[in-house]
Amino acid sequence: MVSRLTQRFSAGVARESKAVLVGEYRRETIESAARRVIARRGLPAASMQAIAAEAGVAKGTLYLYFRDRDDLLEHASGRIFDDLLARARAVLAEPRPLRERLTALVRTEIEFCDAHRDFLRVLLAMQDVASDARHRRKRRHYARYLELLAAHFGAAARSGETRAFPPERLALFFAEGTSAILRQRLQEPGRAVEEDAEWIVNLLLNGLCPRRRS
Amino acid sequence: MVSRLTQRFSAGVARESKAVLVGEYRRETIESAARRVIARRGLPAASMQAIAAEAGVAKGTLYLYFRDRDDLLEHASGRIFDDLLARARAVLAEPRPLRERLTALVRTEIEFCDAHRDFLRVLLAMQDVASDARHRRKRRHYARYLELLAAHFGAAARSGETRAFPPERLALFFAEGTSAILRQRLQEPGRAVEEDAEWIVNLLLNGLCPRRRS
Amino acid sequence: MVSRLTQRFSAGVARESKAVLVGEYRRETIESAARRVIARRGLPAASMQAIAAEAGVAKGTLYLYFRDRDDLLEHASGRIFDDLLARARAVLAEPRPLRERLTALVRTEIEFCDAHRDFLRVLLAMQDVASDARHRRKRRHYARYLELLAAHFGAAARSGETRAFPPERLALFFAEGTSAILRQRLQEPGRAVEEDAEWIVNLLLNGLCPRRRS
Amino acid sequence: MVSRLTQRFSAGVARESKAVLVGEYRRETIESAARRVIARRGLPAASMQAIAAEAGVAKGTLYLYFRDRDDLLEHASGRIFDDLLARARAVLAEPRPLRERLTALVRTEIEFCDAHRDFLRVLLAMQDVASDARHRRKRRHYARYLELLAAHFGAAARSGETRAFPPERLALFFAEGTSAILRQRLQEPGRAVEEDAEWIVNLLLNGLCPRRRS
DNA sequence: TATGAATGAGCATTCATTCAT
DNA sequence: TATGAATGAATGCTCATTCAT
Repeated sequence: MVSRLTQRFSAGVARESKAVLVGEYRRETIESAARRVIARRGLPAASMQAIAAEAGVAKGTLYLYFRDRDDLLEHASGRIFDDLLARARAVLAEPRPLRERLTALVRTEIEFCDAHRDFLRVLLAMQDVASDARHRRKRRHYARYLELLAAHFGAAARSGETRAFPPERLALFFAEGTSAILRQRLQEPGRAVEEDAEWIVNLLLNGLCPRRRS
Repeated sequence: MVSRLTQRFSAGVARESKAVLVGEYRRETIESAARRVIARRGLPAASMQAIAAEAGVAKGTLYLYFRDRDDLLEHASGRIFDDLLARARAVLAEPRPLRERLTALVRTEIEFCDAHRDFLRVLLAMQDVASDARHRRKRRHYARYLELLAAHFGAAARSGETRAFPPERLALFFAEGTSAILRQRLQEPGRAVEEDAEWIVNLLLNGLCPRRRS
Repeated sequence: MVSRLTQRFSAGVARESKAVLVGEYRRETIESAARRVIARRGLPAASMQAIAAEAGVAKGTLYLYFRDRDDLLEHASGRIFDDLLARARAVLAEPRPLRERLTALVRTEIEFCDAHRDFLRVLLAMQDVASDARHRRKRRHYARYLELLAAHFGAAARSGETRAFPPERLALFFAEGTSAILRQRLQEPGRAVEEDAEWIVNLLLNGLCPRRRS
Repeated sequence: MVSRLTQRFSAGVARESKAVLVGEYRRETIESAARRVIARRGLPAASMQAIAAEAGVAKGTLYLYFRDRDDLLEHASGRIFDDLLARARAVLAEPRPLRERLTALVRTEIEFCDAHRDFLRVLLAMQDVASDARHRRKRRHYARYLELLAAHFGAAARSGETRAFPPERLALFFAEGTSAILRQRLQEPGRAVEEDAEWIVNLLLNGLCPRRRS
């Protein structure tokens, strides 16, 4: 009896976790299909039909894994954003001088976006609807990234590493400026990573003006 | 007889110019309604129906003043963009030190955008990078603004006023960073113009790092 | 006093009849414009706007002379149809053998339609909506033409000139068959009138079969 | 195991062919609804909305079975036309005297059209000669029918069965004349088939004139 | 769980008609 | 009388979403 129960239980667990895994896999498949479609045809043309076809499932199936189109699109960008956020956090946490940390950050961003060109387009496409009240949710991911940057800049200023600037605004300015450059890179593939990373950080740290004496 | 003819002529001219004026006024009304709708709901949700309702006219009326949706949306952003471009050009042409010119530029932008909150959102929405060839036109306005900036930065570098950076990228970085700050201001009205204009230019010219000795 | 009254009266009459004439002229202008537009672009594309433009008047003016689009289009075809009907009546009334009368009739039709190619297209276009219950009126003109033919065929049969066939049906068969040939002529301009007129009447009178002996 | 596989396979096939059948049925339903609407209100008034309502389905459903309005309307007439064309071809191919072949042809047409009253009106509506290039397709079906007739008349003349007339024109004359009679029958249901078939062929073969001596 | 046929609200656009001038 | 700006119902078509299977 025991063994039977155990068997059943184990089987149940195994089946359940297998189901969960399969479910996870399906979600992933669909999200990635959505990203490819958005990247290829733009957000407005990313119809549920097109995503379903790209994912190789039926239209109705999408609704088994996502509440609605918004939900699907948010997850399609959100998951990959989480990844970027984790990397940024790791890079900024390293005990190195600010210049090196920032350079590493920009380099990480650039490499990440070069690797996930799709993703960048998704992000871009997302800005479209950002001001729509119904889609405010979508900003969450980006907001978390900005908070990370702001905290970092705030700490750097307090520690005397940098002069004081309003940290949230500085973070925003930096993030958007950099993001624009990343977007630009989409148009001209093959550009060296270092080149962009260096001048951005150089500009940010030392500014346009030539140093008077040093 | 003469007076009669004159009267008639004048009346004709007056009537015609009145009609033109009314037409201009309607266009303006509709464009501004379009900007409000775009600002509130985002570009994709800016349907002709919604714009007509916002403008207080019938749907069909929109087509008396604009060829189609694209035409309307482009004019909704274009007209006001031309204005901003003209101001920017004027400010940058003044024979003053770079710092003052840039500060004036940012101040102009800020004031302009504070005055046309809608516009800023339109701007944002317009950055839509759908690879869709039909909408390439939309980028024209912004591109012209970037060219102006790039030319200015290039000249400043050649004249030794600043260190050398890739001018187009620098222009993009600066424009997008600033634009983000402007957008931010939408959320917190009543913030002083000077404050933002100053730290942005200060950051741009001198960077984050404290001056070693000077 | 008398003279004054007379003057006024005369003036009134003159003015009124002038007004009527001007009105008639306007109607004619508009109808003919409508025919040109229909001929050029087809019935569905014959918008009130297009007709007004072709006639050189404002859209609203059309409604001063015609109740609505249907009314205008009916008159546009009706008036010219009346003309054809009168000619047909005259030709058939002549005291000549049936063969000559029919040949003359077909020749008249052909010449008329060659001269008013526009008209033929109008007629054609009109058939489009003929079965629509709301437009039954439009058939009136054609019906009168068919009645004329049927009466003629009936009389010819009674007088022994021809064998007996159901006259209304015969009229219809003949009219539609001929009309189709007329339509065909639109596609190949320059074809001789006599050629078609002759074989049609020959076919009608003697049929396909070779005469046994005569 | 075998039986299971077989069962599954059969079930799969059955399901698929059932789906195809249901699809065919829907197409048929929609096409027939379209014919009824065209018959009742005319081609221009046959809106997708009206057809959907008549078919008892939603507007969008129409687009699951037909590419667009043109496609639907063409199929609505085309399919049934193909059927008529096949019958006509069969009748004319039989080795019988011309008179019998033609009588059979007219009888076939009459019976067919009595059975598909809607169709006749569709036919009528389809003659729409809008010079619009997009609709040239619509004439294809009718043109094929005319070609069949013309070929037949040409052969009959060459073999000496009939006198010589321009075959294409003769075909057109005959087809349109007959079609008009068929149309007429719509107004007076219950009329005997033979009656019409006979006088038409009689007229066509022997003409109006009484035989001089025979 | 997966399907995809069906739905119907929504979109951009056109155009017959009205009416203040 | 003549105008033409304004209207809004109607059109062809799309697509997110539902639901019977």
